Amino acid sequence: MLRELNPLLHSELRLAIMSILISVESADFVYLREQTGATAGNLSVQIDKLQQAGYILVEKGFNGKKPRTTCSITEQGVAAFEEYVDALRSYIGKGF
Amino acid sequence: MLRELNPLLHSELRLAIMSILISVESADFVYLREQTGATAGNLSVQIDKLQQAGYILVEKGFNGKKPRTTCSITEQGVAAFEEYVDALRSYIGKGF
DNA sequence: ATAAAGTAGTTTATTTTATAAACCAAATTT
DNA sequence: AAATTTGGTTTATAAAATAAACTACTTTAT
Repeated sequence: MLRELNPLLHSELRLAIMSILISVESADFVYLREQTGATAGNLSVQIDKLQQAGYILVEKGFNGKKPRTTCSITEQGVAAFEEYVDALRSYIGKGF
Repeated sequence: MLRELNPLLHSELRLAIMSILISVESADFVYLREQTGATAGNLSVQIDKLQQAGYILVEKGFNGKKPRTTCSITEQGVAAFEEYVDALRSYIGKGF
């Protein structure tokens, strides 16, 4: 009946990050901050958790002289996201 | 782009409660506990929060000699649930 | 009749999570 | 060269979720 919701994805900010990354090849820290409206600290922490779980890939490089953190979703991340969405359906019905 | 998710509803257990109550005229505490698999303590707390918010109506009566708590969703609750579901679409709606 | 166990919850304490505030290093602007 | 901005991380605090303990009966067994 009611499926379990992956707690790592059932968080507004982490879900937002995944939602953005799933529809884009990659996105950098600044873009994610702008799109989500999150504070840098919160974003940093949540990106870390998603990376820890293997849901996203985080690459640190430079854009000229400025540091640049680029994130992209992994296969595992896509799978987890899809499963989460599927589980959600059991709560909110056929509306999707 | 990404809508805000009502934090009161963005909780697995509270969402489960609302999800059940929206499709049923009323449900008692025991039924909700069975369907959600939650502990009584957790359920009690979350029911309280939903009631506090005016999303559900809680009636305490007796079933013979046993206490019986019956819950039903309010109009306000239905509206909030629908808005939450709608907001969710902004996260999972594209490509799904 | 009474002790033990079960039911239906609530209250309180603990753990976990989310968020914000403070900080750092380098780059840019004034 | 001092102040500000950029791109973050770390640490502290607030909020939430969960579990454990407790209350107030009722039912069952002795």
